[in-house]
Amino acid sequence: MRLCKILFAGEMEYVMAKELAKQYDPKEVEDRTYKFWLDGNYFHAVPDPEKKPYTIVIPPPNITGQLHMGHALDNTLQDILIRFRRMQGYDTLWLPGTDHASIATEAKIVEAMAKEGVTKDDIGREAFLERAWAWKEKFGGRIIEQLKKMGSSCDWERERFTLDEGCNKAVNEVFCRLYEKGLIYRGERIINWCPNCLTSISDAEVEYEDQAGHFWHLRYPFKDGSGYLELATTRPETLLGDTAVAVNPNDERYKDIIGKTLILPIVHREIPVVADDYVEIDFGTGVVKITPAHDPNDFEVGLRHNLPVINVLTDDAKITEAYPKYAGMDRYEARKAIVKDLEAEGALVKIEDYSHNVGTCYRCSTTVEPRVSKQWFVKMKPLAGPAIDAVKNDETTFVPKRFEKVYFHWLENIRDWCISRQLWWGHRIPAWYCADCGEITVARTAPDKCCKCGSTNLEQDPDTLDTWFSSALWPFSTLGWPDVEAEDFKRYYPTSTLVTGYDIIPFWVMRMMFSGIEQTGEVPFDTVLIHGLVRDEQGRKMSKSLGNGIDPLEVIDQYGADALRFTLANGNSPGNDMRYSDKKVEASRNFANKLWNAARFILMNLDGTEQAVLPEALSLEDKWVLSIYNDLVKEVTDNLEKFELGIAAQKVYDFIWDVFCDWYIELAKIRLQKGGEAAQGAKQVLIYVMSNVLKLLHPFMPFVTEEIWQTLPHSGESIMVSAWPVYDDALSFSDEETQMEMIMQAVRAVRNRRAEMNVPHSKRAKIYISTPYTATFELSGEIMQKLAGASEVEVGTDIEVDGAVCIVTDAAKLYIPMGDLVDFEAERARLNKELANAQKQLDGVNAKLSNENFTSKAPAAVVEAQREVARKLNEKIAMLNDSLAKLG
RNA sequence: GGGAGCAUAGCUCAGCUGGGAGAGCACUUGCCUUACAAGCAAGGGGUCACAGGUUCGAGCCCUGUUGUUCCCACCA
Repeated sequence: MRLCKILFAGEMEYVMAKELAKQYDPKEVEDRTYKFWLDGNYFHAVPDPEKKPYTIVIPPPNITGQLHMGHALDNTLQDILIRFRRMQGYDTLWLPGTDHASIATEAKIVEAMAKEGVTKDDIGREAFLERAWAWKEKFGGRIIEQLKKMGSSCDWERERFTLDEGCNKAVNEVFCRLYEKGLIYRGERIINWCPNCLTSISDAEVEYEDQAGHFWHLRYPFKDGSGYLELATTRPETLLGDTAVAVNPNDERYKDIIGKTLILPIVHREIPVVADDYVEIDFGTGVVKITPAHDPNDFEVGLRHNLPVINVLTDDAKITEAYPKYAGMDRYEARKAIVKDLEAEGALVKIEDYSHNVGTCYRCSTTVEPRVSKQWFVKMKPLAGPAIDAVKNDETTFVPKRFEKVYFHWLENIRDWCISRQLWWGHRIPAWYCADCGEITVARTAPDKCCKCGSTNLEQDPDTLDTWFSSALWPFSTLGWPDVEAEDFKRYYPTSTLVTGYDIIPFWVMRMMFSGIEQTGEVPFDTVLIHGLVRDEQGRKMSKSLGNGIDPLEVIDQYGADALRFTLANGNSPGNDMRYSDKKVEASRNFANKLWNAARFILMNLDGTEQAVLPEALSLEDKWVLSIYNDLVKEVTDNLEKFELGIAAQKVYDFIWDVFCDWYIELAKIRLQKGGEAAQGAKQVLIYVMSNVLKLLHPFMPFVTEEIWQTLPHSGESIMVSAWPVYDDALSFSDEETQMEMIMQAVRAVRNRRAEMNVPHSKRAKIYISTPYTATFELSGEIMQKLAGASEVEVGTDIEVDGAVCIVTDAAKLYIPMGDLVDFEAERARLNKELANAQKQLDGVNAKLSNENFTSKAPAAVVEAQREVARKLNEKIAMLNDSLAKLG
């Protein structure tokens, strides 16, 4: 059910709002509203030199599946920032897109093909890529639909894909530039190999996990028959590739055997004993077998000692043909067989249990195999330096700041980046090999001949690039780069804010930083807003294997997109993880409903002639609510500018519920029931405050705010392109705030007493108010009647009423004559308790005030505030004593 | 081994330049008071992990301790 728009003069259709549903129905509103925004083209950025640009590029979701809660959080935060800045008058661009996610997508497709009984090799590269593009169409499209369901105000005309033509052009350009500068090279190195995905992966893509394993103690005999050397290994099968045994040069035990020759068990190959600092004297036997082909440290040792590299494993981690006895066995089968043979040969000393960290593939969790292989690398040291400096110099700032440490740590300890992947789905490496002379030609577009010998017999490198290579260029490849004259690039680069999770800093943020600086000479963004993970109700990470993931679309279906968005933004502080729970979304849903009903109430009282302007004469409560609203504008704006989105959301929530609904609307009813001019004033203030506070809430809850805003008197097409409210000195009424607070305190005190005495709401009683602030309380009559159950109110400076309930506030003494209900003993006890309480407080304040250190060193305003508290407490104590005396 | 986060009401969490201890949910009591029971009013409930320190004043700053989570590195 939608709120019916009130049509203005001359238009006939007017539907009483009170006939409308009591509950807000997001389903009826959201799709219609999103379409309205699209039709209005409000998301589309048109470069406007009159405005300052504000740009966000979306962290492109992988096309592997669908959006999860993490995406929902990430995109909610981005949309809040974008909508806020758009309303503030910035030329805003939120550029959307998706990521081809090379290894992850390829794995999914291979998996799907396996179900059909087809392999990559069966269908070939071209047919495989056809399938991949079809996949992209299907799942990429689905992700875009999900982003729209969230209410994301992305510029869809600028949607991009990390594997589209423009991105490919940028990738080739960057590859060539780095190659020409000597920062990309091809070399034989030890890399992490996934035997399941059959590709190399970078260091960042390896996840370590603790696994229970064993320590096999072995003994290698000396060639000269002078005994054995004992060592231990966790991977006996790699023994086939041992080319040395190492000890520490300072190890007294082994000084004499350095340079001697050992016979490798089983294989019976001669290998030397070498000395290397890498060996820890105190660990194990202080002897390490060296397998350069299958361990990164051993590889380094091998380089230092010129050891041969013997690869004993195939691509899929089986023993090679070079060892017929074990050939074709996988790593673990071979391990068993070799251990058995070692035992038979008398080379096995003992087996110990041992738990150690094992590297696994971050996509398929297969244990990775360190492996020597010819790959392409980016030389990182020269690129890392400027990226570190840029953050040290605050050219780019992280929010919260502490994540800069993570960033520095990665860059300072960085090793060369292995960028080639033995995959088909991705950017093909722009390198061609000459079949005649072997020269490599690296070029932006396919060359017709070898750059060295001129031969046309060229073949392109079959490999593709790490998916993050293209992601690293995203902030500028999407804006037209390498054409530096492209309008979007000139206008929107560098971008303003990057919003992403802390888990992605090493993969992406860091690489965008050094790529942006290297390629464009500028940092790619001003601020990096880091958020945490969305966990499940028990605080566990949401994951497929646990089956505890929650689909944002289902939540939206049940509670509405606004409720989900508000939940994710409210009370969430940057960088901290949060737990998802239905209860929280329900509370947000209730908030949307509260707002809806406040709107229904206002509409119910309008006749279509009202203007969205403030009346000339403002009542006490008008000034009070406007003054608080005005402060709210300042604070919320300030919070949003400082990326304190959770605090901003909380403040708007509190204002709407506690100030506007619970008090102002109730107070406005007094005048609305009177009708006439008084009612008119109330209506205008209701409209004014409501429509402006809707704007403050709009970035968080775009749908319901638009729906309501449209029904209220307004100018402009849509709340999302209306002007963000600004603080206005003319709306600051501190005296009225103080006066209202006095009255509200009295109302609460009366309600409290009535509740304690179980006085039903319908039972009314006269209230006598004795107070020095008569002018203020003269204004409170109708309020006390409406909100405190007063039949009538009498105000004076020195009223005394016998046989009545007495209530003392900071500003007044109130008497309610309800003789039959009053228990004088209880009254006395209660007053004494309050007196003791007030006295205790006063003692505390006085102690402070008599401390000269406090009065001389604390700021004057703080001291003055304490004096004011003391004064009020003194007044209250006097009134309480007075009342007690009266009770006798 | 190095680094970081967290520890505040029964639960989930805010509290960002040091001066009031807070919210939602849950709980108790009373209300269908004609915008909203997805609601209204009132209420109970906390040694802000522990120990020191700085300060007139500490949930907040400093040091240490304990518990917990995470990241990185890694000894074969």
